[in-house]
Amino acid sequence: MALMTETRPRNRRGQGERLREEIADAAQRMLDELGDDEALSLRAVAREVGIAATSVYLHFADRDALVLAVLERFQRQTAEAADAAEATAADPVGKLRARVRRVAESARTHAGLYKVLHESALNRRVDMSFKRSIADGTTAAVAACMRAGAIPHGDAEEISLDLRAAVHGAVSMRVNQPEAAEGESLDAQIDRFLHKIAGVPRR
Amino acid sequence: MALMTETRPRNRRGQGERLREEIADAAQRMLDELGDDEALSLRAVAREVGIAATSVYLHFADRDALVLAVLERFQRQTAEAADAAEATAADPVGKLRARVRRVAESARTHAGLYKVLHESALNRRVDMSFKRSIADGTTAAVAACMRAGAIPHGDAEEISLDLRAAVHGAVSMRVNQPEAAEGESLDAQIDRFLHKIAGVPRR
DNA sequence: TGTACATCAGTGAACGCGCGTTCACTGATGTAC
DNA sequence: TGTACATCAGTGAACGCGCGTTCACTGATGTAC
Repeated sequence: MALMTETRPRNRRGQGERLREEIADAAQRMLDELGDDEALSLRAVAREVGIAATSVYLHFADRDALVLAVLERFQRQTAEAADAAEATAADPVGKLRARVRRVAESARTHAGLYKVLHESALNRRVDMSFKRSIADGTTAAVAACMRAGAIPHGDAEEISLDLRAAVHGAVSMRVNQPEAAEGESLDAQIDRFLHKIAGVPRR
Repeated sequence: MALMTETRPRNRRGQGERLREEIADAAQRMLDELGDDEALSLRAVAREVGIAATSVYLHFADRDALVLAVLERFQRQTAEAADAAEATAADPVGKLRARVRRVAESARTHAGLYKVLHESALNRRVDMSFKRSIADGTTAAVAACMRAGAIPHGDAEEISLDLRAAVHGAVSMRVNQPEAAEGESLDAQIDRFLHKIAGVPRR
């Protein structure tokens, strides 16, 4: 990393909120790389942005608040991507598949953020109920398939839970110990889960 | 925690290895509680045991070596428990179910160790191939069911991978965000996976 | 039986480090009169 | 058009902390002669 000799221009009056975004951007990149919220230091984020460590406090109450803001952003981005993916498919089964695949892809592309969001000690410490929306989206997509008669009727909540657990496990294995599932396509595994757990017909 | 005023008696000549066990025991308990290898400090372990921090170096090269020794022990204990559970069942399906349930139970009972073993950054850094034995045990149990004609023939490796991914996901969800699967029985979910993924007949 | 000595099982002080957070501050810029 | 002043967007020094690791050491105990 280069020495921080360059002086960062101070934001104009009224533009102070821009720094907030810069800090969050840097923190998100670093958290994704680290995959561990404890390992992210406020001072390192400040160094990356090129500001004094204390300046972070202008926008975030403490380190936890910064991490939480980043996770909420990532969660929102993933949820939006899932909605967008769902919209490109025509039938309910296609929508369900597109949604599940898209969420899994987001997890693999941003393995570190995924880990912090779902596997970090933050889950014990702070409220992360904003995570619900993705689960709800999957449940709704499963229910829609049932309504359309595309998959057997059943308990949509239960099917959704099983499906999410299975996909989460598949993603987690690849994220944490890539050698354990080497050469196995994630999309193919997801398709098997959709077939066996939800009753989606084989393609 | 009480002040460490009591003087721990030094081991007799030739019994120096006892301290190694004491250190590993304390580290295992603490790691299980913390669920994060980075959070375990060598100095805290020494405090818990009642020795000088430097004494840990008599038995472990560094912090990583200590953590790794603990994980290998936990892994061995789990594998042995799985074998023992399997031995109590008579038929191949009972053996498979007993094995999978026992591994999941070990994970829930020792959530912290499970997290460190499967979800920590150590996986990127050091060789933890000793984890293979549990996966191999499951695959063997699936293959045995197929040979006995108790479940449909198929790719035992693939079925085992899917089953392990799904169970890992179910355990991980409960360990990391208990509220997400509240009230749902893990054993019941495992039974559903055995049925839907491996083709085990409903009980 | 006595004693010198090697070995074993630890200890305690010290190192340099990066961390989160608090505090009093600075200097540019917009605005009211 | 000029100027006093409030506000905004940050800064820099300092705090106390716990950490991993190194180093030279100590004191009890078993053993060879």
